[in-house]
Amino acid sequence: MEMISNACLQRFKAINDVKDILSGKWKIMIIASLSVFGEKRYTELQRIIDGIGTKMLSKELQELEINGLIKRTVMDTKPVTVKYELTAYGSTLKPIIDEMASWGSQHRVKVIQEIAEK
Amino acid sequence: MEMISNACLQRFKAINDVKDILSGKWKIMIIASLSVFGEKRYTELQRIIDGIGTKMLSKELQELEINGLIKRTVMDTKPVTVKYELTAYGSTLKPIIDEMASWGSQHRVKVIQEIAEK
DNA sequence: CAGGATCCCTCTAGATACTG
DNA sequence: CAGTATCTAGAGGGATCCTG
Repeated sequence: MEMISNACLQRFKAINDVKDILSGKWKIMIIASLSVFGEKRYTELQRIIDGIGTKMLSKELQELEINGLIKRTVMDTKPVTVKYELTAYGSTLKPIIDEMASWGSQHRVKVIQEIAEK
Repeated sequence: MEMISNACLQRFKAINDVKDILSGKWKIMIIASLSVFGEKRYTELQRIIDGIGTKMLSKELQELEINGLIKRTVMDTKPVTVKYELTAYGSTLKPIIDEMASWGSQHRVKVIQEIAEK
């Protein structure tokens, strides 16, 4: 039986927490969008995030709100408008998003180079 | 029509690349495990990663190998043993994993505190 | 405008059994 | 030991229509 240290198990659990909180097809994009654009309304998000439908947008926004990552504000307008923004806590995800953006862009460069070499 | 800068679109694509490469229920755990333990054999990984079955372990290992993140080596033993390890390229994912582990463990502290306050 | 409700379908992942 | 093959359930997600 392999001995796995408690610190290691905690680390794995922590990583899985992040995975669960950012689960779903669109959550990372929603956070990345709000991170770049600041507060946005529902329809604006739908326009920014290419391909997302109303059902998924609503669902994932709600899940993010439940986890305290975004704040939903109903504006006093007619008709009603709703704005979404990252909470301070949601903003703490930026380092993760930034690392992903950084790695991903370098990866794109690498893939393009490999294709070019053929 | 909302104008989204090209840099922003590239950023979004890069983030989605990472999401796709790390897609699936177990990939992050596999990488995190190999990152902590170094090279490991198939059965060892299955023991370390709680709950994973042979089908998913094989499948996700293959996908990681295709993307150049891990290296698979068949050892000259009887019966055959196979070791897996991160490639140098796979190791470049560590900053992302580390950020996730860091955020996740702080998140766990926060959640526990919130429960305690009730 | 900002969603909710419904229907439908694909794809993921688990269980189990088997093999070189 | 290190997988493959097969079957299956169910979640995740899309399209469409509807509403305060």
